[in-house]
Amino acid sequence: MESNTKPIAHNHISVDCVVIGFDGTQLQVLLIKRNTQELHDMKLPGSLIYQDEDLDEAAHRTLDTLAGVQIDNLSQFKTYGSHNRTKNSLDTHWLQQAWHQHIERIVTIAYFSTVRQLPRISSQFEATWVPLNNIQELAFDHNTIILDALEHMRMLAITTPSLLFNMLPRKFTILQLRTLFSLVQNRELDVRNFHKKLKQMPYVVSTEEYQKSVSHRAARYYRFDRKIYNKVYGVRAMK
Amino acid sequence: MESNTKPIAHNHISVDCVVIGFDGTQLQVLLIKRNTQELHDMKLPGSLIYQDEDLDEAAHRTLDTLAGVQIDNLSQFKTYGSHNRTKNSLDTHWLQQAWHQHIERIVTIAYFSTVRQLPRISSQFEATWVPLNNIQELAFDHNTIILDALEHMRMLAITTPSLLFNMLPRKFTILQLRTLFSLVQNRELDVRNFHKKLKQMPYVVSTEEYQKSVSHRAARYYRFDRKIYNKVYGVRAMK
DNA sequence: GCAAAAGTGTTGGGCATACACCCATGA
DNA sequence: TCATGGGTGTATGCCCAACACTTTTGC
Repeated sequence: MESNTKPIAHNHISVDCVVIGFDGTQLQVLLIKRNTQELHDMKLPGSLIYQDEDLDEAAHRTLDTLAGVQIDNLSQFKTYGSHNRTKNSLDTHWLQQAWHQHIERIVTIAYFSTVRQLPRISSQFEATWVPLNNIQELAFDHNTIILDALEHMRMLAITTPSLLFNMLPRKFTILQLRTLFSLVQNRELDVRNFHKKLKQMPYVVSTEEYQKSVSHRAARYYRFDRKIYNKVYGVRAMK
Repeated sequence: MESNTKPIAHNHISVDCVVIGFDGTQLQVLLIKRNTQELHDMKLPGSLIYQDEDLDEAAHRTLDTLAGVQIDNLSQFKTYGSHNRTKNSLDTHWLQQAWHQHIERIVTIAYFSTVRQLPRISSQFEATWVPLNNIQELAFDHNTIILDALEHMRMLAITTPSLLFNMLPRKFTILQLRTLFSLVQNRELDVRNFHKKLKQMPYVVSTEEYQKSVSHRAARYYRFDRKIYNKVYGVRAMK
């Protein structure tokens, strides 16, 4: 039986959200500016959880209140609970200011989501998009969390390709699609082989629209057909 | 900035461990008997975490103190934090008895590990091995956690095949190996194709030993060569 | 005309699948 | 002699990777 005498930890629990968007050229991540007298850096959107709030709810609330974005495909991917992840004195000081209480360890459940393109963030928020290859040192262990999230994304893209199509505009060119695949898989993709692969995706359908006013041959626009996709992948992957 | 006025949750944090072993025929999971006046069921080995204890440490401690097993490849795979996962009155009553305090929500980080064969559990513990296809209704949401763990195991076996070899005796027959693969992948495997696949695994090396006193042609014993494996898979997968 | 991206087929190798028969051993 | 599992080869289709040239458009 699990009785014991050692002090049980009454730790705080938070959620942190890694939201990734694609601007047509690069992947970008949503970050929050942390501006105090001592601090001028950034962090992932996150929050302690409230009583009687489920983890998923907390993650949604966090993104809504810190950046004004509503997300429908948030899912947790890893939990960080090392008791020295909140040992940096700048971080602990900031925590006290923000939450008006002394906070020791925080166990945080990291959430991941993608968004279509880069939703505009109202200037009332301290949130901003930052290109992935342009991220400075972040608060806590948030750099690590982002790296883990990208690895998670690679896996997710294999099992659930719709993830990637949901990051593109409704009408997209094959170059955009290939750039996105290439970024996520982190490797070069052969142009012709990519076209072949597309032909095997019945849910990528061509439109009759073409680019306009580009200084080269205009590319055809394609779209993602969710109905066909769901038939192919079954109901299990409705997102 | 993330200040707020709502009540912050001071929830409890626990770890629960899904440990899977292979007896040569079936997969089995390590469970703890829960015997009180009202309760005669089982649960996963788990514990609230102590102050200044890392999550991974807590998981190791839990298995050590509840079952006397030391594990070297424990890793978290999912966190469960719904605030009604501890709403069953039998469960809450049991929690009070075990921990001598009123405990509301518990956020639990679920850990997964495999072990070689089925380590014997000393009778001083309330722990026991239970075949996977023989599991009754467990405490809390532990049935769900086990199902998720098995799915996790399937994935892990793809990226890290050593996982499976570390579940077998040092010397094993191909039938044992195939049975294990088949259980984990949850499908039938063709005998001849399986032999072919083995030939492509340089780290499975044949010995000159054969079964004895079996009422059929004696099978050759094979062993797993970790050095060769590490050369093939690189240093990243030393487990 | 030139820069820049669009678009288009063929080939070879590797990997997974399907499938059937003889061998060795103990009871 | 029978029951039980051990052990072996071939043929097919699919997927992936490698690889180069012509087309369209704006400047």
